[in-house]
Amino acid sequence: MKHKGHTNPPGRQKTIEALTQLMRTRDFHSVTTAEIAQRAGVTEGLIYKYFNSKKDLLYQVLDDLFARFNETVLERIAGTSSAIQQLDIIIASSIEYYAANRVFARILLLEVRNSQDYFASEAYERVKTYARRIQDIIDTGIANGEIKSDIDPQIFRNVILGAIEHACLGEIIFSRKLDAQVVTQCISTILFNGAKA
Amino acid sequence: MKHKGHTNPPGRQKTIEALTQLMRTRDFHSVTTAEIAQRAGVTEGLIYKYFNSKKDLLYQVLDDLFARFNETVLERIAGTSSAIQQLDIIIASSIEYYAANRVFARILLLEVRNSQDYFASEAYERVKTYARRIQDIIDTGIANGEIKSDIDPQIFRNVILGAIEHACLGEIIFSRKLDAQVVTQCISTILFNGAKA
DNA sequence: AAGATGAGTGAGTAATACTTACTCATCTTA
DNA sequence: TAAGATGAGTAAGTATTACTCACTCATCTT
Repeated sequence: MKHKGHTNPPGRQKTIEALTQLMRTRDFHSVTTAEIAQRAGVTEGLIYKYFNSKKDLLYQVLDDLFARFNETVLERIAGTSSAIQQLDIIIASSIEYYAANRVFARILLLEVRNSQDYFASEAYERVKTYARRIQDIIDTGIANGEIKSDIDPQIFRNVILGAIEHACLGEIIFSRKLDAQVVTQCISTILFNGAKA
Repeated sequence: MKHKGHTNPPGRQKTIEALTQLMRTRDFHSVTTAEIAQRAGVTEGLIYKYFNSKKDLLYQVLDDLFARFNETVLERIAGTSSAIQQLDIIIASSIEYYAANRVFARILLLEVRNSQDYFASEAYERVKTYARRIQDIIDTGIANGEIKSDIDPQIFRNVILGAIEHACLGEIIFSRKLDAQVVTQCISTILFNGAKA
């Protein structure tokens, strides 16, 4: 019988934990279901009681990790009312979070986007909600005159997210140290004040 | 016997063409080697004479496509000497090229980065050379006073590339129409003049 | 006591990336 | 011109791996 999702038995939790651990040093494709099961201390069959596929497991891992990320960011912007200050906090928080949680960053930026089923997953719904929230901040900023009115809010949101991602990408891929403060400062300057002298 | 790479027989070319065709509607993982062989009109065995693995085939497809992209961009910046104008052309060319060649965009942005061996491939070497060239332009721009001197050239390069990528990502993933001119204009404004009012 | 529900098992199977031993044709060179 | 090397292409494998299915065992419900 298939699992319905309204409980969280140890086998499910251990499986999620196992994949997360294995992906600290390996990419998703190279990790086998047999390894996941062994590391989790369960049988392969059980994995498929809780997850529809190996990919579905990955998406649920991301869902967990993104939920925590989202919470962290929301807490940090709660105090401020200025749109630009809020965006600044989002940039800083994202980079710090990527630097501290490499598995999260790799899954989100490198491992899921190649497959269409990701975009039908709950994890992606969460990401979309997060992105919408950023756009709301931009809308507010334009409305109250903080941000130029001729800028398209959706494109600006994508530029912010893309800038953050790509600025960390090399460090994430090659497991290099990432100086969050320097990168944050530089991105903020470019995006808000422009690079032109 | 293994192929050495100094010839380009029909079987090799047809294989590359077949994967390119198949990826117009499908993601890499869902395309099987059997399908590639069938579409190319060769046997599976032959594929492994010319390519070390299915992934290696993908990287060589990307190498071909990126070579053409690179040429297009270089031709278009050849006439101008201003750094900012050159960067502007790079932004516009990239977006136009992604819009017109979706398979190229999907491979480069979504399909290769999840695997470490990509970063040892010739395709990645090409991408690196291209990225270095962009950084050279930024260096020049800082040297002649066009670009703010307190901006880190490498981070600025990543911000430009990330902004371009993410601004097109939704359209690439969901095969939506992409208005290159509007997106280009908006990105340029943000990156060079800043979003702050 | 009977039955339902849900966690967990373990032995499968089908698919698929990759291998290997081979043929056939063309070119080289002694 | 015979001998041999080289390279394109084949066909029938194999090993791996994601996924399935029929089952047990324990706990809860009525």
